[in-house]
Amino acid sequence: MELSDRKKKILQFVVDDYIQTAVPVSSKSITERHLTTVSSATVRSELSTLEELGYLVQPHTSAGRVPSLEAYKLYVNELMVKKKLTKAELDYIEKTFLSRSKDVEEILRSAAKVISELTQYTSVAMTARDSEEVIRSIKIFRVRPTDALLVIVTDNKILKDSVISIPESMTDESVFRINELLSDMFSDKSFKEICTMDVGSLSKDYLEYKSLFLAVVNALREYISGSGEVVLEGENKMFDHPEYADVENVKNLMRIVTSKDKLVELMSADGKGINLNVKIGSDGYDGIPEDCSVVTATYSVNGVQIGTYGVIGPTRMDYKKVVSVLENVGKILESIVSKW
Amino acid sequence: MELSDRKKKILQFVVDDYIQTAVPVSSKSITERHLTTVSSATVRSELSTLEELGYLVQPHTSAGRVPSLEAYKLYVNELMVKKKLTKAELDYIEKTFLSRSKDVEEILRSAAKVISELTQYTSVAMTARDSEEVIRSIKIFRVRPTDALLVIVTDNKILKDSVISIPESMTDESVFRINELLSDMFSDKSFKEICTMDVGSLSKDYLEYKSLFLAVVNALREYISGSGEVVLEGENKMFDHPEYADVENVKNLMRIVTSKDKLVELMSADGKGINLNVKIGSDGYDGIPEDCSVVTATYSVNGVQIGTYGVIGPTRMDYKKVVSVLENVGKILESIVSKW
DNA sequence: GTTAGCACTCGAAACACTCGACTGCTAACT
DNA sequence: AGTTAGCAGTCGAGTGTTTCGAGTGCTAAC
Repeated sequence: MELSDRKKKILQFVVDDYIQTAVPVSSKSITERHLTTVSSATVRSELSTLEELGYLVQPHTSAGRVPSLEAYKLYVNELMVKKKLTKAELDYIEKTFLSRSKDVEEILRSAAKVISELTQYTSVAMTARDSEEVIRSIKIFRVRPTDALLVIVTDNKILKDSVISIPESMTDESVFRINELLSDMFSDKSFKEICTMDVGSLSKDYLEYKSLFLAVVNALREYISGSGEVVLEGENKMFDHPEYADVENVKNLMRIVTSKDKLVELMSADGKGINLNVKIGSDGYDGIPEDCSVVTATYSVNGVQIGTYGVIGPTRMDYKKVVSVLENVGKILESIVSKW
Repeated sequence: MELSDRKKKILQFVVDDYIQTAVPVSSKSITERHLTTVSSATVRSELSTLEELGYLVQPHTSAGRVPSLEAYKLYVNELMVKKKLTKAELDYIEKTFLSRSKDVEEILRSAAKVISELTQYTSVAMTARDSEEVIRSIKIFRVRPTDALLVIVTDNKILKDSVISIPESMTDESVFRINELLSDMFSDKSFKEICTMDVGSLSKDYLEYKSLFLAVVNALREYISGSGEVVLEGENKMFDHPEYADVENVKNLMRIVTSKDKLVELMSADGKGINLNVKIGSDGYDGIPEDCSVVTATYSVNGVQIGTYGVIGPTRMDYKKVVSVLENVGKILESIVSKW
């Protein structure tokens, strides 16, 4: 059933006001603030039908109305008018990303910072581990007689976190030879392909260094099965919202926010390009409080996911603001990445 | 003034009980639980002199006694009887560290995990950045035509987080030559020496690659001026202690715990070997809540600080347990490090 | 369809009261 | 001297009562 224009307007007012004040919205306040042309009694009857339709909820008989999850969804999809960011805010974004850095992680860290600062919510940013990503260069560098650093370069990243043991007796020529073999074997292949590779059946050339190759493949597998870097910013912003005046709620949210796995699950989303995703009231995610929303944006280039960033907070979230900020951050990211 | 033996005993009982129950301790409960030989009236008069001496505080007239900061200090230094860890707990420590890893960071992460798990407090572990540390090997590895990875090996760590831009035109021979020069210049020098080095006056040999050398020195300086890796574990353990039933307190503690700088300041401590340090009631640290204690252990080998680990929590902390856990973790670390 | 008017509901805040867990004091006892 | 039983006094936590006002829903008139 389609709502009348006036009902939509009124619903929008309720959601707007409630987001702003965190207090149940009364018919009177609507006529005072927004709909000065009609009386509160009229609004009252509209409110009561909106309640019947499931968009509003009354905490108790003599209280104003509070939006239901349905209302928030409708609000995000149709009702809200996006707020343009102010000049100062745009400048702030620009400035933070200006410190040109090639490191994807550094950029995500900045994104998390900016988002949390501008929205006043806890923000999360994470690098994706896309198994489609293609290895451009792979090499080991001997850093100590018995250890080598495995460095993998893809289009977007430089991975350099695996230290592999090598025999002390190995000569530098052997290392050089191994690097040739590694290139032959792995260059221009995606992580996915490599993971499904059968390392058992190495050709004769490789056999000599079998254990080393196994170590490399294991490092790759470990990397792809892991879940990227996760950056949290503004954890304590949480406390400034009245829904978290109760420790129990803080506890619940913290439980999620401090668990990397939970976060990754929550932030996961599909889609290409800049892709906004709003999960209101946890939308059936397990172990996540009902009164909790997550808004994420996923950023991908050439079909490869670079990362995801977003905010996590109460259902009564300033979606207007959050969406605007995420969109603007997305634009900046696009312009940065396009320069690569 | 020296306290009588009985006063000490009674004070110990009060602190013990209060730590356990978080409820002001009454004279009656002491006679029931510990001092069955005397009457509550006797204990009462002792309590009241202990209060006069500043060791105990009464929240209100008709309440039991609560230890003062002074009492906690005395308790930690003289009164408490360290609790031996159970077999299960020792096994747990052993098991966690068993996954032999050469990476200092990985070890600190394990330490934080173990400590938080066993003490039920929020734990912190951080790697130190000791400017006395000596560079054993320093090299750049070309990972892309225009980028090189700077890898520095010290006795304890492999640093590999700086990517340095190089001219695309640079030949591999030049890179080789640069590595020779880097070795000549920086090997077996400490970070401190390098920071005070005057890069302006490079000898003729180096002049050709001046900008590159500057980049390297900057990377080193940036590293040493930064403040190590900080690992937090068990942030939500906080909520299980009754002092954090009030959001305001949680807020305060979180503000510290989420700020790397504040943490580093708090955890800082001097001393050699395994060095335990107990800060009760913040001991005058700025911006840190009165009712907050920090117990840290610093671990150094050959005069070089490896890192610091500890717990942060309410003044009413189970010091017995915490100290035992930190000591045991220290022992394990010692045995690991001694194998290097 | 709108509106004024009115009865009704219910939570929040203020207040009074009880209960019991403490203490401190005193006078007697060892 | 130190210890103890007994008792009056204090104060917070918990409970019940009352008031107040911000809301609503309903109805009859416009």
